[in-house]
Amino acid sequence: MTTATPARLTAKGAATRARIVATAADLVLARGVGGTSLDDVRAGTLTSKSQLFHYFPGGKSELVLAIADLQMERVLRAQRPFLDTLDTWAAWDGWRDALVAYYGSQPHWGCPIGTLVSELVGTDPAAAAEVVGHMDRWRGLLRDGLGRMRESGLLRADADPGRLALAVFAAVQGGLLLTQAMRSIEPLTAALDAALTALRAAAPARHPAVLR
Amino acid sequence: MTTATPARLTAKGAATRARIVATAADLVLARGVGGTSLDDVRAGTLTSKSQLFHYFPGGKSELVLAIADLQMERVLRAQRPFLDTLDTWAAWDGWRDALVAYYGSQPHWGCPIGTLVSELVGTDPAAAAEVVGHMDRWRGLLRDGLGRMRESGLLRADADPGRLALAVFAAVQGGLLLTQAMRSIEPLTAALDAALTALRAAAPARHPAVLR
DNA sequence: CCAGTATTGGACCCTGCGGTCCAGTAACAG
DNA sequence: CTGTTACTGGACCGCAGGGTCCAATACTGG
Repeated sequence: MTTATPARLTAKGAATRARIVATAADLVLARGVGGTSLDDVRAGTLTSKSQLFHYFPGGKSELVLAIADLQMERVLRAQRPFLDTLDTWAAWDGWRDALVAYYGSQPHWGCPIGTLVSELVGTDPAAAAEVVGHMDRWRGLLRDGLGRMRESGLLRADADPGRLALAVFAAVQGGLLLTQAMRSIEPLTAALDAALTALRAAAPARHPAVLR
Repeated sequence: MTTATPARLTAKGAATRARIVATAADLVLARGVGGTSLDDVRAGTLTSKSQLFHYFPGGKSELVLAIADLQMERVLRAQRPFLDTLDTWAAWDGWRDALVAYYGSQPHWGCPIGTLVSELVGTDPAAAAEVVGHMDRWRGLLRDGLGRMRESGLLRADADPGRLALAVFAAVQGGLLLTQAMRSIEPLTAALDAALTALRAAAPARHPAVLR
């Protein structure tokens, strides 16, 4: 549903399309959807208006959706391989570091995914719903890891993986929001460390050694 | 700097101005800055274009700033009296409940303050900076409470109030972001509970009783 | 009552921007 | 070689929306 552009694409066309999405992503991620005009995109990609609508017949909405897809792919990739195997505390630590390393290396501070959704909610609810779906996928991976940890005894039986994942995910999003606002990576690291501390508090007592 | 409207206001004028801000706040908080036109505000307040610019010579920017001021005042008020006396665990619990109660009772899900800043960052950096200043004030109150708790021994001497406050604040903002996206209060409660769990992990060991 | 100022209403302007159209060019299939 | 389809350039359109102006009306202080 996200790539229903023209029926057939030649190699050249695909390249142009990719170039548009990549450049547009940089612009939108830095300046927001409302702060980026199609003319900006046109200028940044050395293309013409007709090409934009050739590759994205749905107009700006479709382009924004493609950007969201791309960005989500990037973010998930940056968290691998840890993201799929959050079964141990070591994996969570690695995941934390990967996330910090990724966002610390980004030119534009902050998390355009969370930012994007908050902007779209009041503007383009359909697109917002799609992006929320992506975020649910992300959050689901955290929850799955926590579920497996409960199975294996690394979390207490009364721990609620869904709720814990929600809290960790909120910490990530909030940390990124503040990272963007304050132009510093520290909010993200502080939020992540606190979230992981909270996770460890859901580990069984009597076995502090297992926390490392 | 935030209320440099006309020099003198009659009672009637002040009332009109207040009505404009209040109604505009509802619109902007629900639909975002970009999703709210001055014409929407005009229609919603039964006023005219000239009145908008009479009371907010700076145009939309100034209006948005006034809205941010109002909303920040509301949010801070909802957290009192706990917010100023976060010296005990009981106060933190009360604070948490007050926050949940406030946002749970709002018609529009989510936290327009964090949302606002993320939208403004790419559109109106000056306004964004002002709102960030407000958020710093808020965060500062959390930090101050934690500082006093460290003084009084409720937190370990090696705890970092600034960093902990940052983490809690990030949890609040992230929880609210997800609350808006998912149309549920649960992300906020989960994030807050985890944040408070992390705080308690910074309490001195050997005295678990003091946690209650 | 009178000047002066605050408060309104609403017509108007103009830029920016999303979106359309068409005509010209390149590339592929047969 | 030729028809067809993808690709590209750019002029153009319509309108939404921020912002200006002016003239009419209320209100205030003296």
